[in-house]
Amino acid sequence: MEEKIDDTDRILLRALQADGTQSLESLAERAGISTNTCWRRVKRLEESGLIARRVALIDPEKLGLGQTIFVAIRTRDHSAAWLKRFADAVRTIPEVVEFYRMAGEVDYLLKVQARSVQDYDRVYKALISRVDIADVSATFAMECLKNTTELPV
Amino acid sequence: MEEKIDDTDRILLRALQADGTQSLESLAERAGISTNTCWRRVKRLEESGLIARRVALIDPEKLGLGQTIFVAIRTRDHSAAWLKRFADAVRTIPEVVEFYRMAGEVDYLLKVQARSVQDYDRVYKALISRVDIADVSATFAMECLKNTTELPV
DNA sequence: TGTGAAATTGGGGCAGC
DNA sequence: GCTGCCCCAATTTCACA
Repeated sequence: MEEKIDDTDRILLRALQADGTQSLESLAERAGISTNTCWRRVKRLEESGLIARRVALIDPEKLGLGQTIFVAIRTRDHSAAWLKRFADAVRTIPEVVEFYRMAGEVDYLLKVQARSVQDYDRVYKALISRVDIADVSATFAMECLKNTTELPV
Repeated sequence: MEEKIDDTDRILLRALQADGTQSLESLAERAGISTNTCWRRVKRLEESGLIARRVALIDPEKLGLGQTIFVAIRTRDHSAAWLKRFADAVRTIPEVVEFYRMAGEVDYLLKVQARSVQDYDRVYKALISRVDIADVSATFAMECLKNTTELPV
């Protein structure tokens, strides 16, 4: 369900995904509208769900979770029941920050944030202990070159 | 560079990455400290960079960027100069939201948000027009089962 | 849409443990 | 050092024109 948004909304969205702490006043100024109109627009964007949430982003390095791992999973069982069990199990592992069902060779792709390569073993065990998987293969990131939550609007 | 954080900081971090709009008062109440102490702690977390930023998260679906693509890139050239050119070029493509140098078979992994499978072609062309790459292979996500910015603290 | 008033929040001084 | 209390200014929220 896409919403109809105009150029002013785009300005607001761009500004807010770059910095969510800006005051309504400075936002309004950027967009060339009054504070009040700005408030109403932002509220509408929030209510429509276009702005999904306002959050603080934590630096994974500084938290000691600097190791990013991509985990490719293959499965034999493709039933709906298995998928549900599997999805629920994986979703509850907090180190799994992204989780997709894929087209092609790999059935599922996970992005995991762990303390280290060794620490990933803990997450791996949590994974295979919860559900029966055919094939798991992990690839480790050596360096993060870009990681943004800003979408092109 | 990991910072030393205590249980109170953990409470604040958990709360703020779940919802960055909470007032200092409600935060303080959660953490069992005074508003002012809370303000000082949050400020410290921001200054140390542990809280990297406060942002609005936009729903990619509602923006019409619902197609997630993972792009695996192999290269022949592994020189530092080539890497710099390559990294700078890729970073400036706004549809590329994540970008890692990897260990193993694949040299680089990109996560791209596009309008559709067809629309990815536009990003692909932008990619290969900017820099010489040995091998590019894209995998398309069919379904997003989890995507969070919340790290386990 | 805009004006303006009411309520909430942020920022900081100061004293005490 | 870190914490709590209180005050003032800024901001947000919402009435009504």
